[in-house]
Amino acid sequence: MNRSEQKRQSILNAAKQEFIENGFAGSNMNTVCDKAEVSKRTLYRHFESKELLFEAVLTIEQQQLEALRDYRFEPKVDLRQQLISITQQEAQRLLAPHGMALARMVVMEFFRQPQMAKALSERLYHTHAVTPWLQQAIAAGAIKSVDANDAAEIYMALFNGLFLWPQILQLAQPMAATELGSKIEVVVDTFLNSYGNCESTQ
Amino acid sequence: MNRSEQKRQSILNAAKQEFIENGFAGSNMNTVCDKAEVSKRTLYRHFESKELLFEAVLTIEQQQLEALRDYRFEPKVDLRQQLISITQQEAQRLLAPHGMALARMVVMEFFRQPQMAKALSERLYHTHAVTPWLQQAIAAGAIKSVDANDAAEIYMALFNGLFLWPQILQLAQPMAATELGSKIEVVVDTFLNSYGNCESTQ
DNA sequence: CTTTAAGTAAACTTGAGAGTGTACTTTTGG
DNA sequence: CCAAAAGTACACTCTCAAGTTTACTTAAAG
Repeated sequence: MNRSEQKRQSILNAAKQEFIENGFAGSNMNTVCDKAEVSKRTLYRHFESKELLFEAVLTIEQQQLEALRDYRFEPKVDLRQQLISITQQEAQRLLAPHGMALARMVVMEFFRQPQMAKALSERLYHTHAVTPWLQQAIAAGAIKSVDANDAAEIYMALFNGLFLWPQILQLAQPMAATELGSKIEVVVDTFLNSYGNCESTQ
Repeated sequence: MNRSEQKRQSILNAAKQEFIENGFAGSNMNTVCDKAEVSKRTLYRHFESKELLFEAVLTIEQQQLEALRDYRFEPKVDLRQQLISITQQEAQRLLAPHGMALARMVVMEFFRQPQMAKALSERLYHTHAVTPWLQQAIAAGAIKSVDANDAAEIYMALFNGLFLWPQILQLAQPMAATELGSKIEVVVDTFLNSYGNCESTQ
């Protein structure tokens, strides 16, 4: 079953590109076929509908992202440094080649078909990957003893408010490296000013 | 020209309702005609296309909102109380009958036609109505002397992260009054912990 | 009272694009 | 080798909704 699998991959790649460029509604199945060098009938044998193809693309993307996010609290490392490092990684993920385009695509689908994209997108961009780290930090006494989910909500509000939304909505220019660095510090320091325990690191 | 104006209003009302319920793409011009009790030809005499009708609806909405937001810093009133009051007003605006639906509609349009909705939405939800207030508060020494726009960005990140996005994306249930109150305090306190001058109000 | 701008109803055109049917060829596993 | 599973080409159907045409009626200003 080798050729079949190749075709399937080819379709998924073409579809990903097409969806990123044009969103769900704007994407054209004929174009996907052409890009994938596959006949329409073949595409529809692998994926029964545009909807299912889209879900398949998102699912794969989600799994790839998931594998990269596993933050562990290190009691011996400076708290602020750890959170800066996490924030840097998250920011890089977002600013990576297709990171923002993908994020935009996913958010769009919320508006189109909430029930469909919901589970996927929650995991993609709304699972608070920092939550486990925060739980450990709270247990270790490095972060004030609040609910880790509440703290994560604040951290994500700051992060998304400075990195995700301005870029997704294209209200802001692509960020320069120095600007990125200073915004990361703002996010981390604003968060730690309210939730950090005793370490004034400003 | 009285009947004509009545028809126009009727069309705008029907369109607003339709757009709120179904978004731009999902809205049907025939349905708008029916709701407005107007013939299709009449609708198209008033608004040359769906696009122009949509813009007209948004423009009117924007003008109505604009009139309500004019926050002034009062040196004699407690800083935290002022910011809580502002935050309450903004939250109420968002949670008002059609506030969220409208916000969703506007955000959607960013994805469809950035250049069109950009100016409108910036003013609707991304003009930082708090910026003038912050400028005055900084001048009065109540807020640390940072750039008012930077501070506004943080405040809005917190506000939108807790109120706008979870609701728009329908990740959260509609909020209970007590929850609303405590979230308002979280926003304000997190902000003031980093930007307030000397008034520890926790 | 009549002209003209506005409104009505309903059938119609149009375009786009998702998905299918059909007749054919290629791959591949037993 | 040879069935059957997979792929190809492409013309076709179906649907949906934006916008138009047509033949007509109504409102109102000079």
